[in-house]
Amino acid sequence: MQVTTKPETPHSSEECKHSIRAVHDAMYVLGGKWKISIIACLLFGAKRYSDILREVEGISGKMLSRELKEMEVNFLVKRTVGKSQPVMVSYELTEYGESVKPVISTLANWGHIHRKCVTKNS
Amino acid sequence: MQVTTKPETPHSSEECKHSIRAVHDAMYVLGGKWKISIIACLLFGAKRYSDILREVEGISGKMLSRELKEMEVNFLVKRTVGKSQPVMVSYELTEYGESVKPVISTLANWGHIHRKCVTKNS
DNA sequence: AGTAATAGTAACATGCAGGTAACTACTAAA
DNA sequence: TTTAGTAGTTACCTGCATGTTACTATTACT
Repeated sequence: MQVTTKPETPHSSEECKHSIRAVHDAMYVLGGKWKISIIACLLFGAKRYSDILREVEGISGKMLSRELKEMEVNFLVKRTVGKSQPVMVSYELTEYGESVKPVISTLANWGHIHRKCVTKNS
Repeated sequence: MQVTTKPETPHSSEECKHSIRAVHDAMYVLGGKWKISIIACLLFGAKRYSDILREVEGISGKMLSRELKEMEVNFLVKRTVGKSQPVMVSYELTEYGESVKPVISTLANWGHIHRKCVTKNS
């Protein structure tokens, strides 16, 4: 038996682990360097491969197609191939993908505030 | 000049990049495999090193001290050394660290729903 | 004196996330 | 027929983010 200084109800510890697990689950799907940025980008509407490539600065073609494919498997994104001309593939969020929106906007909001804090103290 | 199928106002593209930048800023501070879990854990109150080690399952001692140190530098976490007995160091979120709470809970919430979706379809 | 617990640090090892560059396949325009 | 623009894929390579293990220092208990 362990005794900690601050006994802490087993209840709160369970709650804590539960919450950590949920966060972990989310990060399992949304993790990686680019997925969240891609979703953020697609929240502004359906985009083509090259559009995303241009808007998500720094991402390489390989990573973009890789992440998109993963997100398609997870039903976050839908891929549509337009009837040729010069091919045209467009990507859009599924309804499920849209459900990530609150996560993104909370995160973006915090990031925004954080940037202000940092630049203020420099 | 590029012509895209869906012309998309430059306005929305700017907005999009702006939002991506904010998300990126946030992930710069909260990124890494463990920080979000640690914060989630500390949202339930101040904890000692070994408590966190136990509650954030899978984390190694090295990573824990490393991530905690980084978060201290970023003013997300406060470290307090108790006057000995067997030493006792406790960590708690700063007010600034608490401001991440909405992010965590939105994420946890989504993770929770996601888990339900996955287990349902299996 | 020896053991255990706390909170770490240091040295070493490694896998995989991610980058780069070259290549394909299709179409259209010059 | 050569160039350019789409949307990728493939092979190769590298570094860093982590993991593992062993070690320290302090105090308390037996």
